[in-house]
Amino acid sequence: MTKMTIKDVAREAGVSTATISRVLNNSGYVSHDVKQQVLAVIRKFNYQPNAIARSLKQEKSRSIGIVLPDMANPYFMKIARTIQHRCFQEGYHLLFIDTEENPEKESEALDFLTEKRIEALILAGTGANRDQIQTISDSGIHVILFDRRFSNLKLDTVTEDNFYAAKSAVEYLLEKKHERIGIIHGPQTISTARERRQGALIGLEEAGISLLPELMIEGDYTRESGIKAIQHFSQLPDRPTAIFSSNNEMTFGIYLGLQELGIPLDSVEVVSFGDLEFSSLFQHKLSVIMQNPQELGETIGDLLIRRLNGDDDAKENRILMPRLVPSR
Amino acid sequence: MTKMTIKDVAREAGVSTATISRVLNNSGYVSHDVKQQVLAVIRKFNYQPNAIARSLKQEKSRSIGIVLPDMANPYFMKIARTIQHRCFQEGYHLLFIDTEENPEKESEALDFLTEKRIEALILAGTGANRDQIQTISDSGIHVILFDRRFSNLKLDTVTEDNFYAAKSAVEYLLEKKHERIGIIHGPQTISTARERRQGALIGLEEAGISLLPELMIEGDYTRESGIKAIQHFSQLPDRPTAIFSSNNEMTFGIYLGLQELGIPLDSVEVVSFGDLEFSSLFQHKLSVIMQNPQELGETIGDLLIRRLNGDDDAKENRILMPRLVPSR
DNA sequence: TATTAATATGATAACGTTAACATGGAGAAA
DNA sequence: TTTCTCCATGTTAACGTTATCATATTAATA
Repeated sequence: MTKMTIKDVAREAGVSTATISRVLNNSGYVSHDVKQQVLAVIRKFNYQPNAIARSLKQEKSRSIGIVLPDMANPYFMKIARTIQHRCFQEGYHLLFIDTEENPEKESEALDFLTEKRIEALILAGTGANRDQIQTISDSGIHVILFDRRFSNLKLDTVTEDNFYAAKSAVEYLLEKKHERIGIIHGPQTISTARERRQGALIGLEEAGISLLPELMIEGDYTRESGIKAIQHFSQLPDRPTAIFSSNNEMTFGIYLGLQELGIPLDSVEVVSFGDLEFSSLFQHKLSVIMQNPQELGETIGDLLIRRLNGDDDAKENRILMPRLVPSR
Repeated sequence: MTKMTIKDVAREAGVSTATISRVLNNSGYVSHDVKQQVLAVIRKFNYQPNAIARSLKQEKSRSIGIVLPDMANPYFMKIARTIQHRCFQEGYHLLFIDTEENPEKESEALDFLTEKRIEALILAGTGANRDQIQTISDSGIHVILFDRRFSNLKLDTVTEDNFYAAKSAVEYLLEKKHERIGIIHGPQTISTARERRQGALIGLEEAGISLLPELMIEGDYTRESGIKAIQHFSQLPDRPTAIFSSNNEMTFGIYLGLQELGIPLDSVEVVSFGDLEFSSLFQHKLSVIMQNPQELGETIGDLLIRRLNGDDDAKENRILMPRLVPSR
């Protein structure tokens, strides 16, 4: 059952395709009677204009690419959801691609999307493909980086202040008289992970505490790396009494590791980036740095729509502030 | 900086657009030399064919709509992620729409997507818009319902066995000698919620236990409704010793409610549908019915690709089996 | 040698819209 | 009456591809 076209509607209504188009787009002049007649035909045959043809003619795809490292990560998806609502409202649709943190896949994804002639690209990148992304921006596609950014790249970015939040986290632990603070940070290819690590280090430094190498471990944002970190810490002659963890999956790993080792979960005080969905049910001393995906999404949405509507002002660099929620 | 077209490439390479097209699609005959020459020009100018024009000409959008009630729900997104990987691999892209469980928004979304000429629709529906969905299927768009289904609709569906899982959950509690079992189920417009409720009831019935009305409460899959349910149960002269909860958010609410009321979390045994991300850290008696989003996604992906490749066999009805993970 | 088949290319007409231009009538202003 | 707008419509050429058809060259076969 092949779809009806504007020509079929025109024939049925006894007018030209131009008139149908005018009715569809509320443009130009159409007499009341003809308009009603056309609308009747459209309803009768349930005609739907072909958005692809329209896109081709208008040279506007009304589509937006969104590329992120993990589509099942609630943090990213809360951001994406907010953006999606906004875009749908404005008549745009989103093409999602999950890169699984894989730079090659990301690069392929970008090619794929530019072939689809996306009008904007919203990206939480792997950290690679710098040039490709700059080229996309130069070619006139609006690019908004979120969560993660590139230094020295003239692009709109919307991020959270990872440095400051991490620094505060460490200061919070210091205030609580912890002196041996373990740090488990993320892959240093990712800008957020770098900033968090840096914030934690500066926090210690400003307090006059020199970091011991054995107290700092690099993980890869997975549970397993959290488990490994805690195994390492537990073997030290002088264990840390507190841990700063750069992401929630690793924090989960920390607790799993403690459980495995038979160490009480509240024997160590933890501050972690990222919401742990059900953490308020935990019995132990966990503070979290609550990020704000909703606000991030709204900020991106606003900026995006502005750009799509032709705002050509200087690139913007929005930085939102996460907040620390202390353990009860 | 406007994009290069196939004509520009043809001019640069000194051949016709037809030849460029043949090179791009590896179709027809092209001599080795000309092919190399064309590829050189393509690389030199970084030419990318316009997928919109191609879609129009071929009458194939290569796009697939996916509509679900909550884009931040990890269950749905694990399914969606798996589908996305598969689609990307096959050269299709996904248009996501989040309906927020709102039937009108769903209906709009469906119109929006059919205008975009999606080749397939993957839907976890609100339960409304029956006719519209059937019409879409009749018009030749492949429709796959997942998680939730319609009865008496000839459509492909991929779901989990909610009835059986709920029944087993209740049987599990009965085995543990619970006799007063509270039930908190979801909105009865949603097929899964109906099936879960029904399964629980039959479980009780087969054990010869007559359900007391005050032990059954309808929630709306939110935390708040879990809290309300526990407030209600706690006021009963004879409190339930166990609870069957139809979804994880409500289960979370149950525990929040207990906490608020100062009742120990392990004073009641709970079986809940849906993974609670960090539940293995809980100290209390919670069993979960683990669903299998990954497998669901793969099943949908396979079916989808088969349909897109022209498999026109009878509609299928795949039902996967969740498994009960007892509390430790 | 003549015929056929395989290879290599080009010209062109779609695909379904919409924007630009053209046309014509009705009423208002000169 | 003539001229000028405002309406209301139609005609047509794009938008960037690809599929079909036509044509030309070369190689293989009879």
